[in-house]
Amino acid sequence: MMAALRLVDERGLDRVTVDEISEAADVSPRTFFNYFATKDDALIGDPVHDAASLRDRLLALPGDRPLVAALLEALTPSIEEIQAERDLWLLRMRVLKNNAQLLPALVAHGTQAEEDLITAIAARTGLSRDDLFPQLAATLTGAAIRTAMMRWAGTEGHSPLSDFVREAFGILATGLAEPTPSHQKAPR
Amino acid sequence: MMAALRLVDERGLDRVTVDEISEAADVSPRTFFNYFATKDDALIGDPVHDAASLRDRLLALPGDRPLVAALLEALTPSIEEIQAERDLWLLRMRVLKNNAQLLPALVAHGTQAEEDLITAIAARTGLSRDDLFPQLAATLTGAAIRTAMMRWAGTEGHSPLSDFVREAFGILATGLAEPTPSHQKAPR
DNA sequence: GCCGATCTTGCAGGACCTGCAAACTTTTAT
DNA sequence: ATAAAAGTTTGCAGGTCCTGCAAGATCGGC
Repeated sequence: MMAALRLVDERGLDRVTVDEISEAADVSPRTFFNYFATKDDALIGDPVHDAASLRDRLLALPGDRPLVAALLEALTPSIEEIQAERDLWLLRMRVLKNNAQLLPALVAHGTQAEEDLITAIAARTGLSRDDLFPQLAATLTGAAIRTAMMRWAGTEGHSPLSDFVREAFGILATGLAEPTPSHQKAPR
Repeated sequence: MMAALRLVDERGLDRVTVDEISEAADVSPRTFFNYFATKDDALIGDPVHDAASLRDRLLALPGDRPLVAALLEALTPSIEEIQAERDLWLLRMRVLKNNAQLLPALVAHGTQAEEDLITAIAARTGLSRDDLFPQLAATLTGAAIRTAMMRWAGTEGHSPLSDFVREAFGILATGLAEPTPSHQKAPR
């Protein structure tokens, strides 16, 4: 809800009530809660749509591709979608950064998406859903994306989001090896 | 607050009110909120204490040790502390698993700890706090720990938590390379 | 026993969120 | 065109969470 984002951006999360948001959006407060389960949800958007399609895309890719490469490729459409709504997302990220109380809600939504990811990764790797690897991989992927988006937003979207995601996945792929300050990848 | 955990374990988070918890703990509801900022906080505990000391321990370790090894070593006391209060933590994790609504709150607290971690990792690696690596490394570390604890709790604490953490950090160190089902490390 | 500091409590009240049923709008069928 | 059906929006009542404030209780030292 655009109205909500703008209000909260201006005044901060706890200086804005649901009543005010509703009024700005020309609906009753009761209708607000028909659309959003919580006040926070109005600011975070709807990642569920992304979650399912991400899973499908990942499963559609040839199985011999390295996992990280496959993840990156499966993510591309979602990333482009975000890039296409750049201003909305920059606003959203700014609101998130300025209202740390929202972070939990953001993670909650991400967790939903990660559940699907676990299944997909398990299928790809032939491991069980209960194994460590799929669970950890999904969690780390989510964490990497979140970090990338935070950094992207920090630059006001000057360079494309995909660059940040690619960089993060690079580290993810090679492991937390110590980078040199000029951080070339995996000198060997 | 032990009373809170037990009640919520029995009935579920939204079948227990703050009033009931307060009564079980023999304090007034108002006093409850003097101790815990929110109802959720009473269930999650106080990770802040851990956060600062983790940072200190990490900085005290010799700088030439690989990052992941250093992290693991710095974490050991915290892990032992959890292991020592095994029953409390297993109860807590069970409550978390059965009340997914709490997961966000858990992560929020972790985020606080991760802030400190970013600084420590940046100092260790000689990178800036604003670089990708420290931010990502801290986030991934948090995610790995959380995943390890979830899995540990899933086994009813049968094997020690440190095993799970070590395993997760192993993957973290070598990167998300595809493991074989018997997951030897990085066959090359 | 008195005094200051800390801890606990009650009260009033705002904000979030829900279930329910009434009003309204839109679509479909006749 | 009318009526029925289906879907949306709304108001209302009410429960719960959480906060600020000021009054009371408790505890320590002197």
